[in-house]
Amino acid sequence: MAKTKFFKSKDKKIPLPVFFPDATRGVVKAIDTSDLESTKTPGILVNTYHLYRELGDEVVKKFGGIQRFMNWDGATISDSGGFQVMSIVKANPNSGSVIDKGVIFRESKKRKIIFTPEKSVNFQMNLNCDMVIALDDFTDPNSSYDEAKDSVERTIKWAKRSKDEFLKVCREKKIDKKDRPYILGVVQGGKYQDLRKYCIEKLVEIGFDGFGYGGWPINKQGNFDYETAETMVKYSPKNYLLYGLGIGKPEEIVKCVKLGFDIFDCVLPTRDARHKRLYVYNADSINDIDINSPDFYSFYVPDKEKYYKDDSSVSKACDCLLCRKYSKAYLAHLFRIKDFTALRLATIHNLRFYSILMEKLRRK
RNA sequence: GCCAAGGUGGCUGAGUGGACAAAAGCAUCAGACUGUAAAUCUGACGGCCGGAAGGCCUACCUAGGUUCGAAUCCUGGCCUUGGCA
Repeated sequence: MAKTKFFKSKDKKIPLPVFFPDATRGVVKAIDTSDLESTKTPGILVNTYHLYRELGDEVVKKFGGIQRFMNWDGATISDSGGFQVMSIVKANPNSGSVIDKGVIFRESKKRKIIFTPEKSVNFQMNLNCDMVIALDDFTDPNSSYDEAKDSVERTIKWAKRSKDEFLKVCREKKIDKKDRPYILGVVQGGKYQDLRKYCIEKLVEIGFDGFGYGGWPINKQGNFDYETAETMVKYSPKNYLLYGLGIGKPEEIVKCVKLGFDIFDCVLPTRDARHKRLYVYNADSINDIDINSPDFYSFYVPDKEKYYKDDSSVSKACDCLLCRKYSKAYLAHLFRIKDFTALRLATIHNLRFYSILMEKLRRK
């Protein structure tokens, strides 16, 4: 029986699955929200840690949340800052540390930020997004079993504190049950499937609206860890939203949707766009796209000598601003002269690629 | 015509007797990028052989010369730019 899940965003119901690009600092890099709308992107992910540092509570409160601040009509999810535990603290021990109380980000010798689960939830509630994510302790992909177990235990404790804080804020703000944002628990445990299962069970006891596939989904060989994705689906309650945090490549999203995942975010389409890698369907029209074929897309790198004079469009199976209006030659030129417009057009294109992908996945 | 400066790898441009197949930047080519410390990073970039260490060949306008050894010093030629006539 097909699931009839949707993503509730204020008064809207967005059909699943969805892909939300990352607007980490309150902007999808290189484009504004009008551009974003034009890509038919239904929502975005903003980041609690970065916005806490760089924007601050006061401004967020004044605007009543990030959505109004950005003047964005679509859905929003706020990430907890859990990823920064890995990307900043664990990648460079001088930049901070993880303790039971929370994460210490050492900004400089004089200044440090202590990020607790409570603080993360609190700030997220002020960001006023459609989904709050509990702060988690990222399992390092190279962790031993014991290290992974520690991160799972801490993730569970933090999840409980996050949930408690969430309920507390909801009570204080008198947010009606049906108007509450979703709260997502994050499942850690690395490659150890029994730890994943254990983590899920403990998080279910606490109670969430959905689970995030946390950690690094890529193994040492560079292959996607579908085994963990399957474990997530297998042990999660059926009514839970399943969110592939930071996932992923188009083919990975296709497979995860088939397994049962509903929500995705990833920097790949936007970062790749800025790094001159465009996603192009191997098809002559949007209708002809076959996402079940093994090579349904390829990469187009615009900044190549062979394209300097190419008057064709980047993709026939795309209706984005770039593909409708401009040639390969023009885009190559914009990249060569380092004009910002190149990044904008490429980002718009890649986001439309992803939104088409999700449209195709919804249809099946 | 005279005076001055100069001609270096696709381009800009260091190097002024051996550590030079020649810095650096650009361009080009290849690779990476997965809850964004990323409009970023890595590698190749005269030819041939080798997996590599390394080896061989051809190279700093051109023709000679000095020297054990020259992109670097000397002489002639060609060319470029600036100043003066």
